[in-house]
Amino acid sequence: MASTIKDVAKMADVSISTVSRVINDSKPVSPEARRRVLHAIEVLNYKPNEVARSLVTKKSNLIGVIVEDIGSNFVSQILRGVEEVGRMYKYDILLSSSYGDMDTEVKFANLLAQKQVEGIIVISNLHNSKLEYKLEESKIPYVVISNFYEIEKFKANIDYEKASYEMVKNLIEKGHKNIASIAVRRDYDRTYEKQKVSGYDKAMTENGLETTELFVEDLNQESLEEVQEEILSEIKEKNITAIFTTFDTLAINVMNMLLDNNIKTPDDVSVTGFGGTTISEIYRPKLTTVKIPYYDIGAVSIRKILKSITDKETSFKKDVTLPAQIIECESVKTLND
Amino acid sequence: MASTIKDVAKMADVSISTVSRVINDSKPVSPEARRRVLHAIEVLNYKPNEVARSLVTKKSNLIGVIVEDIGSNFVSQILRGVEEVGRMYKYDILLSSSYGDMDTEVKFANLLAQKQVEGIIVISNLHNSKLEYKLEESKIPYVVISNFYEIEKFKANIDYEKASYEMVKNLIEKGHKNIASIAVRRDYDRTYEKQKVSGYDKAMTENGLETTELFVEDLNQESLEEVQEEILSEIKEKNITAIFTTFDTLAINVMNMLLDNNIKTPDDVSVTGFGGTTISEIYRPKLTTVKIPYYDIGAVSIRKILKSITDKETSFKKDVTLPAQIIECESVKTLND
DNA sequence: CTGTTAGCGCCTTCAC
DNA sequence: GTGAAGGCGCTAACAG
Repeated sequence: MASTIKDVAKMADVSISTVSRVINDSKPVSPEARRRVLHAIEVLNYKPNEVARSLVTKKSNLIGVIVEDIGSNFVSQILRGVEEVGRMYKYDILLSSSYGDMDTEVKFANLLAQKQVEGIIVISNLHNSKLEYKLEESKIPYVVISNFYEIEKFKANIDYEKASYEMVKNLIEKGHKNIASIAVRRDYDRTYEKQKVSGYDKAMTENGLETTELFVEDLNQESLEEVQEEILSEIKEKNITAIFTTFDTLAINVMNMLLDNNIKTPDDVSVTGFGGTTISEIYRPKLTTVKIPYYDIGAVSIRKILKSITDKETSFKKDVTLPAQIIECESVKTLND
Repeated sequence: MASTIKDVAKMADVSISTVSRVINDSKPVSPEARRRVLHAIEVLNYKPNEVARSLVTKKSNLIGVIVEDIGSNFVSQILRGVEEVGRMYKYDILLSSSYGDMDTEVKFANLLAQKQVEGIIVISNLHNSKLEYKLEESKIPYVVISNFYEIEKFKANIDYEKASYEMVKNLIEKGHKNIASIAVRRDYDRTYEKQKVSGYDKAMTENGLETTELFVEDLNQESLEEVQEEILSEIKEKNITAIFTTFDTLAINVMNMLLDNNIKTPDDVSVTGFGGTTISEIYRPKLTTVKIPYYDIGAVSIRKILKSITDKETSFKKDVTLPAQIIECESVKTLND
């Protein structure tokens, strides 16, 4: 059994109050008593029990995180930010992964509340209204990070339209005229996809260029295969020289598909991604992409929560727009016509 | 303020013991009393405070996980296993990331102990003996998952030598004769690298083939660049047709390097990886690799810990050898000579 | 079946 | 500067 404050008190021949005082440095203690206490702590290898402490102070120093899947790269990048900043303020991360199940998410929210977490961060694209309701009801400060802009009460994200606009403008400046976009159709109107395509549109029309908006139903490979023929024929017909895609993985899948059809990137067709996830750096050709500052999104989110905890006013919402960076790599060719 | 067991008791007009009994279903309660309690719980939206519960039961239902970096793919795969199995037994994950700092790891071990975690899983290649000492001293069941076989008190891993042997045999059966291996030199003698190369050796000598053992100092790209010339000249001189590498990322880097030197995979040289991480599926050509069952490693590790918790006997160690699977993909060519 | 009592380990008044 | 006492929210004997 680990030693308790009582053991220390006994050994140092003082009361437990005094021990508590030296541990927390809360009130003056005579040098002599402090010395004895410190010595006893050392000898007994005493470590205050955080559970007991939490019970009385009502501070768990825990932030609950509910993710859809720990596995995805961007999630771990966000987690990094959350973890590192949380750590700075002595907060620990209680992690739970829902694997895409809404009821599980709600269950976790309850569980986390019971564990007395002081804040909750949700990283999920499930658009779970029941979860939101629960969270709202629980009075625990929370932040949702997703692809759905409407679900994000507090927004710590980039300006998707602007970033897309810049990216497409960049392509145009490199001499591309016939540029297609490929976005995800699923929940298009409620996700940032809309903004991305809107940025593409803006850049194209602003330069008097014709838009070619293509869509895949979902982000997986099968969805791409479904529209493969359409994409290929559009490329031929309109003599497309560059494709603006709305996700890194989509870009990679597109490049793979093109390659399977003997169309090389960037020699034949340039391709851009969106996200700046690890894969964009490893794949060859290295992907020209928009780097979303996931770490910062996580960092800002937990900062917001910590602020809510100290200020006790969840209501005050002040969105944060993070800067996005365009990473120019090998997947885009400069046309010299 | 959230309602407590007292509030429920008052409202249901019973003692708190009775409330506790219905919550925990620990002892018989009259239907009438139960009904009233349940009703009060419903109305007050009462949720038992897990912190208070932990304090008295001495069960935190927490497993601490210390990782070197949440970001890496294999870590999240292991985490999946840990999380999902832990969840089945009502355990939550307390996550902390050390970002490669040994002292931080030790600090975390202390912190987790104070938070009364019932077990600790370390996923790190730091080979931190101070941490091990701390862990051993803490009497908390723990498991270390790393590339160092000597550090893994309890081993839940694949048979690296066998897997490598199979992979190289596979190459030989496909007609390759001049096969080189590229492994990581750093800490070679203490890591599984040794077993991997040993498996390669065995398969080669068994078939009367000459071995070509090449090394990079570390897993990063720079280390590869340092020995780039050596590798290239070996390929030419010995007419190497296949390369057995000991990590997926190493394989990818090698393929990229070869490509930069106009050597195509698999047409000119076949390349195999090791790990079966996500990247192996996304990269083109898709990587032929050894799939390490990371999820299972995580699952088995936490099972081991849970067992130690219930059985109270950490001493009994029984290693688990997981099956590895060879994933045959596009990066290997069958020679028809 | 049910209420009373005694803690779990710690912090925090409140007197001295 | 220090100790005694009360209590955080809950569980677990122990009587009844």
